[in-house]
Amino acid sequence: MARNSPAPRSAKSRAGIRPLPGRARSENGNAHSDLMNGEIGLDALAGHAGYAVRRFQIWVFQDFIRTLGAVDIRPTQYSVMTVIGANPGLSQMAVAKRLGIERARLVHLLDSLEQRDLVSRVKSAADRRSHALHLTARGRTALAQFKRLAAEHERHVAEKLGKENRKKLLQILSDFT
Amino acid sequence: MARNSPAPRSAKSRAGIRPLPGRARSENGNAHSDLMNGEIGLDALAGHAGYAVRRFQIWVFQDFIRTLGAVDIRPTQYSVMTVIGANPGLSQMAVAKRLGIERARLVHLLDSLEQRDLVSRVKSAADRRSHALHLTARGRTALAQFKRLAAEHERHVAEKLGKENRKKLLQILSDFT
DNA sequence: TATTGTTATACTCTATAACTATA
DNA sequence: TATAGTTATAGAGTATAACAATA
Repeated sequence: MARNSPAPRSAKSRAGIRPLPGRARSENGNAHSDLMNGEIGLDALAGHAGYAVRRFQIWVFQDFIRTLGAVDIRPTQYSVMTVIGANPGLSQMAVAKRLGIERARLVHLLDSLEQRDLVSRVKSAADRRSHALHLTARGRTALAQFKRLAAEHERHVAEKLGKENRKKLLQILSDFT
Repeated sequence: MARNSPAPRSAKSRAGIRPLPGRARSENGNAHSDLMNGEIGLDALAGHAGYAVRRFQIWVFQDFIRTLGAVDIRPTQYSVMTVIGANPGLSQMAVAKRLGIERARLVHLLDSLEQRDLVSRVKSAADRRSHALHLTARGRTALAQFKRLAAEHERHVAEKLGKENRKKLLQILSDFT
């Protein structure tokens, strides 16, 4: 892809990815075109969990994409492979429902994973409408590597939030997984 | 709460918005096409803050869209109007940077808000390249209503997470706003 | 030369609808 | 009839590039 940092991985070389604004603005000396005082208030937005969560999620996904850029795997692809790896033989509907992905979209996700020989669709004998999903041999090897990189990404999250905060966050959101 | 608590008001009978799966599966008795035991493990996904955050963010945004459905305002539109309302005269670049929105995308967002007579672009005298953004009179009135509905949405979030958890979440993510 | 707003393109993601082949 | 997988479409949202007016 070249776009999203083939990067030496750690580095955080922010390839094409914009750093979060707001905080960053105070680093350079310009405040003329913004406001006289240089700070733009969020008003009611500051009290909305959804706003903070959206901004955080963008940061996390960008770090994930960057950290797994060398293997060209995005968060959704990783989640699909992980669930199939842990539950071989699942149908597409089962995976879609479990991960909250539209079944129509899962079709394309699987097309691309299948083309890369990471996942295979096996005609189910029991119900010939459905496909049993499995990782290929190559997929299993690849997933192991993806998991190592994803663990590295997770360390970035822990660095950013603090170990205890990350733990607390996972606990607070445990109902949504 | 009936799953996603669309709440009494707004009607907005979940217009097409799927309830979160996963938890829901155990309510109906079918587990044949999933797995024998009926539970699909997340494996490594369970340890990723990004996964939980993504699922949560989807829930929050769906509730926001539902709760403000009667006034047809989406989260990004609300964030733009709120920031302009609290900082009248900002340029498009300033708003885009503050909220992490691409300036190219903000153009279209403002087009639609301007067509609805909620926001106006005023040629800046100081720098004639830029526009000073303001709410219209109608926009100010409307924003007050949007804020009341958004506060109601935020109460849904508090119900879902628990008051203390919501507070802790906002605190943990305060760096990202 | 650099920046603001704009237009355009492309790709991801979400939300639907409809089709097919099975059940 | 209903369901699993598929195809198609439309609208957000993200990421870029390029252009005109202005600095």
